[in-house]
Amino acid sequence: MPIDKIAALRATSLFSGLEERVLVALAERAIEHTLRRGEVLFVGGEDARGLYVVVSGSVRAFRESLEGREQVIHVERAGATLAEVPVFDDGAYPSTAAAEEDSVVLFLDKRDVKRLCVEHPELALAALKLMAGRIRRAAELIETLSLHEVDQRLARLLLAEARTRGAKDAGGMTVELVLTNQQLAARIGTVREVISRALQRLQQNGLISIEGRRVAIADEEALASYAGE
Amino acid sequence: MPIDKIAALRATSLFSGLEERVLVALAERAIEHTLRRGEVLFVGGEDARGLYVVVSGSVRAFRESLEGREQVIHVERAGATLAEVPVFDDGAYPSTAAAEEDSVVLFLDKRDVKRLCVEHPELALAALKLMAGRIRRAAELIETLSLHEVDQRLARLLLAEARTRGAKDAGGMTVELVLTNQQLAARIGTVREVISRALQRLQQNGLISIEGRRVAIADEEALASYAGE
DNA sequence: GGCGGGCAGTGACTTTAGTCATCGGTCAGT
DNA sequence: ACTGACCGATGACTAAAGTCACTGCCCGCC
Repeated sequence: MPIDKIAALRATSLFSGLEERVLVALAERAIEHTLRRGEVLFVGGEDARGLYVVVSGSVRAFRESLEGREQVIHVERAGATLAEVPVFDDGAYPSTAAAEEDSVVLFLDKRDVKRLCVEHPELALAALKLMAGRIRRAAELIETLSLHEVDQRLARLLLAEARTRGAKDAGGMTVELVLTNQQLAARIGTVREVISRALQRLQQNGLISIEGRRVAIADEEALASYAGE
Repeated sequence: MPIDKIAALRATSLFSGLEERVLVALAERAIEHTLRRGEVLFVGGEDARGLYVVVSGSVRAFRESLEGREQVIHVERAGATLAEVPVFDDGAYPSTAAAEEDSVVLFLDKRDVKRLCVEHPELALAALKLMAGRIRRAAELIETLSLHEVDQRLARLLLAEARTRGAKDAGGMTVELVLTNQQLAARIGTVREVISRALQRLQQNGLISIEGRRVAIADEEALASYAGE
């Protein structure tokens, strides 16, 4: 089943402001890629020819150490774009990207995108806004890695997960952790075992309670304050 | 002595592409501020009304922990701009900024800058390029904080300093450290004492040699390889 | 129904980073 | 010339994070 490229582009915050006509032309030049879970989309340092739109699934951008440890920079899901940076500075891909789950993406040539930015100021502004957001989140991550301990970093991540994916009930919030400890670790800059223990400690401190992969946050305020928010 | 605002704007990568006429109009609306070393320009979270151009001196953007520890996000010197992010997403200042030395800056209202971006696509592209660079450097910092140890991080910083400010002579490179251990620590996410010891260790490992605040790098390759570059 | 792979949990240990206290030096201001 | 502030070095210690090795569980697949 071929995907609706026009609809996919319209669903992004980057391209949604373009007129139909332009969107159609762009969609015609978009190349579809299907990715299996874990498949690598591009490797950091590799020559970048364009950006990607995530149509379905999710893709993580990360850096890897020689020992194989990963640090996730950001994760993009359906409706987001990936690798805008090299479109505007003509450099290589800044990070490696791989599918977190089976995903479909569209590739757009950077020359096309750049040209459209000149012709359509509203696209340039959308791109600026998008990149501004990336810088903010990057600054957050830098702060958290540098100034907070693992338990606090994990608390922040749990809060973020609960707020986006969680359910609010009588006794607070609940989230089903879709991420493995390994994945949690790669997001907050630590390793599997430390996550396991940090989760225990948060529970012992009465900040969360865990049942299987279900995390309950009785007092959001308390957890947020512990996390230093 | 009043500064030449037009020349200051023209010296930035952001505004240098604008025609004289536009530059003059922008300069007329620019507000000059003089900062003493250590003086705070704005505080993270504070409502942002515009961006700043560094005319002379240098300004650091950083985050601070409750215990008073600092993490520098980036440092901007003459010819650079600061706080472009809130211009494009209308949010608060993402970090706190303070003068590293006595400095002069120009303030520009974000509405003016945003309007100019719409009217002058070349300015929008310059802004996109600038922000792309910020994202790259942020990703580097995230990687280094998360995946490398203090000694390696310090090695990277020393290399960067030597490459920008250092001198190349027969036996390799030499830099005079203008930064205190405290400042070095704030850049690589650690504390004063650890820097002192890390410098010793690098010297013991034969990667650098220190005399006072003068650091000599005999073998740049070796240091870079140790740093994981 | 058994097998293998991926995942979580944990004990024991090592290494790295951070803290605290102290000392000595330099330099600007009185 | 004296004083106080800032800076670097360092010893002694604590705490945090990471490593290694092993266990048990669940689930999908032959």
